[in-house]
Amino acid sequence: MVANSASGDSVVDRIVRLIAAFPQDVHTLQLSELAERAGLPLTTTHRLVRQLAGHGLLETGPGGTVRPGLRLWELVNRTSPTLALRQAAMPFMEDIQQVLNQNVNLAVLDGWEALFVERLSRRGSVANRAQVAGRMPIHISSAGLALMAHQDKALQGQYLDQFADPDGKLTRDQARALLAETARQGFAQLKGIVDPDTWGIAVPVLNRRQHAVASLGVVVPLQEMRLQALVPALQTAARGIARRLADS
Amino acid sequence: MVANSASGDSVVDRIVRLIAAFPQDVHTLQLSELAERAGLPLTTTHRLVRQLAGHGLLETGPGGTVRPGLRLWELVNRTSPTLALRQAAMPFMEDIQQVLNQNVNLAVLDGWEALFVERLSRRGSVANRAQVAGRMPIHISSAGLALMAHQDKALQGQYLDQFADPDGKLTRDQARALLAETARQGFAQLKGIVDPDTWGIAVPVLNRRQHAVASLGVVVPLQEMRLQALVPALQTAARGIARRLADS
DNA sequence: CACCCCGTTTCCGTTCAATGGGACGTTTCC
DNA sequence: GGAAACGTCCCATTGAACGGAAACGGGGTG
Repeated sequence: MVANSASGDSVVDRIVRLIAAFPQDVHTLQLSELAERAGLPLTTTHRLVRQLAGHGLLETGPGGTVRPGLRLWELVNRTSPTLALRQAAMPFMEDIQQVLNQNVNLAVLDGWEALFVERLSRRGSVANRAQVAGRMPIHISSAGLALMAHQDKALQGQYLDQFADPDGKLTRDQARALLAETARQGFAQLKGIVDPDTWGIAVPVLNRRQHAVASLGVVVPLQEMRLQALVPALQTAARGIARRLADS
Repeated sequence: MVANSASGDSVVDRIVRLIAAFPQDVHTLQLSELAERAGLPLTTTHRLVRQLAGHGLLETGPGGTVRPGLRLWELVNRTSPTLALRQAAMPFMEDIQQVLNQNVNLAVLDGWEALFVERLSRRGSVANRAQVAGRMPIHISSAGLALMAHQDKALQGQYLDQFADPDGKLTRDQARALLAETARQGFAQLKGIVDPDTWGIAVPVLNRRQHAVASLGVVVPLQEMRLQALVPALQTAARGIARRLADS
């Protein structure tokens, strides 16, 4: 009846809602469930899914099951802005991981969160909350701190202005102090914040203008003893990554 | 004038054309160039880009520059069908890479091509044509052969029926024989085909029904001497990956 | 400085592709 | 065997998408 888009959203909006409706851990969704999650009428969902599946962006299985398609992954990953970063960082991340035998992660800043681009984890290493393509708020991740501490003053100002303590744990002034301390030291550390038994340490990957384009971090157990050597190792690797980025 | 879609393609088609228009190596495109590549009128391109940028799927810079957005990468990579595979395979790939100090790659079958999901390369290792999110035809990649040699007979039949020699190098019967040989041996090898100086070797990652869900491969120089040990090492790793996939 | 050129952005009347309620076929569960 | 849930198809309605035209802006040239 209501012709084009009763609810005032465009086709683009709907498509985005559709692919965003997939939760991170689930690989397959029922059509009706997808419709509900995306907040779209079943019929509309059905039509859009069929169209998207025609391009391989989604794949449909028997019984109305839907899952993200390989072609979508391909299209996005071959042109992604993170690809060059990942390529440059990978060898260094592996080196770090070999030496420490613990989790290594690579993140970029997006909005007021750290977006994790890559993670190397090892059997036997401590738990790591950072998932690939996962996010963490700036102030409860060492990656986030390392990233924000090396940004424009203007951006930091905007961030602190809108800063609202999620659990009331941190006041705005404490947040500001934490950033300043991180910038002064040249690395970020969070002891037992993300996870009570782990210690997160991250350093910025700086560009020519000394702004962080990424962060390189590790998650180690609280009793890790090699802290003195750890930060220099990370910083060396971060400089290596920066150099490779500048070359390309 | 011509209202909705003069050329008979839907909005979905256009969006796909838009994100597919980005070449793999270029990160930023001019709006007009994007329009031309996508085969869309400039005005339409502009409107769609603005909408997509509103969701963060694309990002616009000053002067009408457009690049893929972080949010797109995030959405796709957190739900991608390859994520579980990648997570399961990564540790084994690193092991192989450490031991051989050469390129390691992971691929899946999509259509009549091998789609490379992950690649670990090392400074000093030989050239490797396989890019992450890149494709290679089945018969000129060891990964492709390993994948197709362990599929349903029906699928293999369809593949061989439509098989057309790209350069006339390979007849259909030769292609069939190559697949059979690969299946018999349990691994695929191509000597100097992809690149005159390199040797590609790949083994299938098999599921419970003995079908290949992925392939694990290496690219080594022609003079590599450890071939005897190489295939068993790959096969062991492939079994390890299969076990981890089955567990989750 | 005035001019031009080329790409981006906005405007707006036309129109057809997108829409979604309804109905039907199929499977699953009680 | 009946009912509930789900996927699929149909189709009249209509406003969102379309794109030509024109305005805007900025960078280079005579």
